Amino acid sequence: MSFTTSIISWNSSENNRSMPWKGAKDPYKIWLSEIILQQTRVAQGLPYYEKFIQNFPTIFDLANAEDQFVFKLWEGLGYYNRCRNLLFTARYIVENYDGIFPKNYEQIIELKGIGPYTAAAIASFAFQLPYAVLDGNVYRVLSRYFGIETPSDSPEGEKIFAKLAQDNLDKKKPGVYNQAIMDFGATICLPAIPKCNQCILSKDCTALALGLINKLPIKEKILKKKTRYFTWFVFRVNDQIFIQQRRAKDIWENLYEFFLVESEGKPNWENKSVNEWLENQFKQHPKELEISPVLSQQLTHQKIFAQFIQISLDRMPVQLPKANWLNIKNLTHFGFPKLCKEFIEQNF
DNA sequence: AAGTCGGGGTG
DNA sequence: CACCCAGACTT
Repeated sequence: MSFTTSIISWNSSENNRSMPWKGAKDPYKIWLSEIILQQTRVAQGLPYYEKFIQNFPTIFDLANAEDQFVFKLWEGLGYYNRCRNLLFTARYIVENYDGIFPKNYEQIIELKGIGPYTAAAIASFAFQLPYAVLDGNVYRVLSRYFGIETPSDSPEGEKIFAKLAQDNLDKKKPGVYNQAIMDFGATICLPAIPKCNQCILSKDCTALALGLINKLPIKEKILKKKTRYFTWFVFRVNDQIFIQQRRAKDIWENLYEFFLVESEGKPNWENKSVNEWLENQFKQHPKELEISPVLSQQLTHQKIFAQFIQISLDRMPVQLPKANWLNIKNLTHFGFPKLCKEFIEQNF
């Protein structure tokens, strides 16, 4: 039995993975689910999908929404440029296609936030077009079954896997096949400990025969991690709090935060030095001052150490933009990085 | 072609 | 702790 036939067979006999958008024909819902699920586990993305569909049942609702509200709904999901591109593309489709999702692959992949994987997913799920998806699951399944030792994250590997994926696509039912191979990778051909003993493809699996299961797929890129030290000053004047939006090309772009000072070494803010710093910066002493313990967060490429310093002042420092002061009760309307979000939940 | 973008699950 | 997840964009 061919690989393709086996995957289809497994799907009809053993695959019982269910997802709310599975079998959906509305390209808007398929697109939304695919953007949310980029580099994100289904279980993690699911509640966000539900929230978005509830708040934005159609692409027009999303296009008409305020940025800040959409980012608030995305808060905690990570990779925030996905959210920015989602909004941009919703508005683009409303403007240029009367809100009707384009139906051919070339137009789909042209859209912001949609790359080869997402374009193939939309084209095959929504329009039954013969484009093979290539995601982390597919790389793993193909590399093991066919014994491909070329690194899947190299330019050469990407070409080999793209051709292999397309060659094995079931052109008559591309949507069903694409869904099936990803479900297979997510439930049977698992990354660390695959369920080879209950895999109906195991007798033809090259990696299993050669003892390469725990080596494939091969990845060559090495993850570089850097450590950063953030001190967030939570300035407060009566019930007004200072916040700012992150704009630089950096982590958490477009989210909000408190006044940030980043330092090279480990931050060590004693009361005295904060007082001096405030005096130098703003010619004011704090009325009250509270320093949090040093918190940390592990990101994919960065380790963040962070400390919050709450400072009550008599008046707003003229150096800080007046428009950035916000009533405390409106803090919940803005999307914050996880560290700030947790700080807010614990302190306000 | 290489770097960068989050947060959570898993072994 | 390291690795991975329905990847895409920037330089």
